[in-house]
Amino acid sequence: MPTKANARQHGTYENLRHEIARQHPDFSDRLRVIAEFALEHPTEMALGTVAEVAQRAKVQPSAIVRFARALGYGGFTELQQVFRSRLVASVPPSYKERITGLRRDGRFQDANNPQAVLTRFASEGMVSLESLQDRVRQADLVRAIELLGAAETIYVLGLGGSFPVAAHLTYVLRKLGRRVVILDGLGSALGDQAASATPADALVAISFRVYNPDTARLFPELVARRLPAISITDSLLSPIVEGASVVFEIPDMPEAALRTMVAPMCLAQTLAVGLTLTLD
Amino acid sequence: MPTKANARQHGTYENLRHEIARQHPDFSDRLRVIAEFALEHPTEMALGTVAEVAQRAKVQPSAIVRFARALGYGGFTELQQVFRSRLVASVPPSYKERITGLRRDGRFQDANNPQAVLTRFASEGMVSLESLQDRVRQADLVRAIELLGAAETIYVLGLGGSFPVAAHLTYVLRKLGRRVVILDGLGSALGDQAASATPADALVAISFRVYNPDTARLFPELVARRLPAISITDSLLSPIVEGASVVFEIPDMPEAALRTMVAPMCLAQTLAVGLTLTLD
DNA sequence: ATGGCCTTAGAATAAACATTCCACGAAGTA
DNA sequence: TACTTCGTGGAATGTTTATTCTAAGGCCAT
Repeated sequence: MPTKANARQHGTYENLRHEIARQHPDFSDRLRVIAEFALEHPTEMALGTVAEVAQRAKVQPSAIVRFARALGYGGFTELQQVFRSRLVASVPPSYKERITGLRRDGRFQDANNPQAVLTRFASEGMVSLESLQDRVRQADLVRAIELLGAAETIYVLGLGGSFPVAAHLTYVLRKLGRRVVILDGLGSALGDQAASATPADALVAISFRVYNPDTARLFPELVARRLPAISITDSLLSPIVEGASVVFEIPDMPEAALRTMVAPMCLAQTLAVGLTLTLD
Repeated sequence: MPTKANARQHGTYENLRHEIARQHPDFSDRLRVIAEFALEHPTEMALGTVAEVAQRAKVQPSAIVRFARALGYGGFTELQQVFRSRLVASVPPSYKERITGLRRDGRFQDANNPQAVLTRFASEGMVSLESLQDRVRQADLVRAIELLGAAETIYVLGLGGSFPVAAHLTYVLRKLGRRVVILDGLGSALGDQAASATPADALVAISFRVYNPDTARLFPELVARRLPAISITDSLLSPIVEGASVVFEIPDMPEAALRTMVAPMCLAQTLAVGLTLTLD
């Protein structure tokens, strides 16, 4: 009779692995076969149906269900959830683990504590920087820098919540000796500010949901005038994607409390600095 | 074009993403809703049942199936396979190792490679966020939030390189319903913009070396008029320290290639959000 | 040997599921 | 206004899927 230690906490994949390993010697023949299969093919356990898993493990479907019950689960479906959690944990890089880690530490606990808020934003910022490194492709970076390098004047378009990024990019580019026009809509002269842009120039557009209407309006006009465009946005459905020469997609973190601008800021700065380095 | 044209091969997740984005404008209402949901929640698309996905996307199950067919698949099940492939593709992340690995080996040094620049800035940003969590004292946060909460109008002063931080803070505070005046010196009217500030208001000043002369000039004037001041700066010797009610000191990293604004941005956002939380 | 007990295979069953169908309604056209 | 087309919601449908049940097989102690 296999010991049923119910003190075990269901849920985490690692716990399940150890539990399977622990009970393994006590299992019956079939159950042991399944236990080994489960540890070696966690992905198939996560995605397959009972029949598929049974076939791959060369046992009967009913044996799979018995296996799940022997581990204390109500059935295969419940067990499968644990294997699926492993998949979802690994895909959006590590932020989930990191944040749940913080949550476990207690540092995250009450949102009414200002320090907890700081910890949260800082953590989200770090994670977004981390994923930025993963997502941005070298080729896009090179292409964007080429466009900027060839431009006589660089136009920067970022309104609403994205304006700080535009301001930062403008500041750095000017410090580095570039000719830059920031399209800030001052005096409601947004269109006029960009009136003299030509295909010999370049545009950097920054926009995140909710997309600023003026940005959405001006961007297509500018690309229609054959202005090469570099877009920094959060989705391929954003209004500044179509017609852009290079698109940097920086998706929002699912559970971000409030959009953090750190990743776009960092990318903007990279473009500016990379520009001067490659021209040396 | 950001990526290669629509060579339409089913199977890979990235292709599917672009295909969805491409067809998005032509879709009907419901289909567009689903398209957006699919791009934003690929994990749920991979693991959920039709009914679950439909509920989360707030559409009918039949609409989900129609969506799959519109993309050329036989049904939801076929489409789901593609989303599942994304899950299995990303196996073991282990980021911390990878990043420290990057740092250790030479790829960090070669500054002429744009991707190296990105890696460098992102890493510096992460480090600065980490140290921000350590340095900022709970008491200072609480005090600063109290001051902001008591203020009738919040004045934000950040010029030159610090302007993006000021802009971001202003944006978030206004979104949260605060009355905010940003002292941006537009039309060289810096002094006039702050003329009506009273002790019932509050000032947030942001300045980093090299300190903007206008900031250095205006700040003492305002504190002399008994305006409570919160300073975000990099040194206790900065011109916005003396007379401030709360000082957040965020020292520059010794070898930062170029100042990264991520830590100040993060702190500013914390102040704004913390303000609303404590008032609930 | 043989009776008791546990395990197993496979069919039976019930639940969950994806998919289809149809009627309704809105938007466009003559 | 009347007619057509297309999009949509919701129930009906038929299929897939997990689970349960039962009879039979193997093992061991007596």
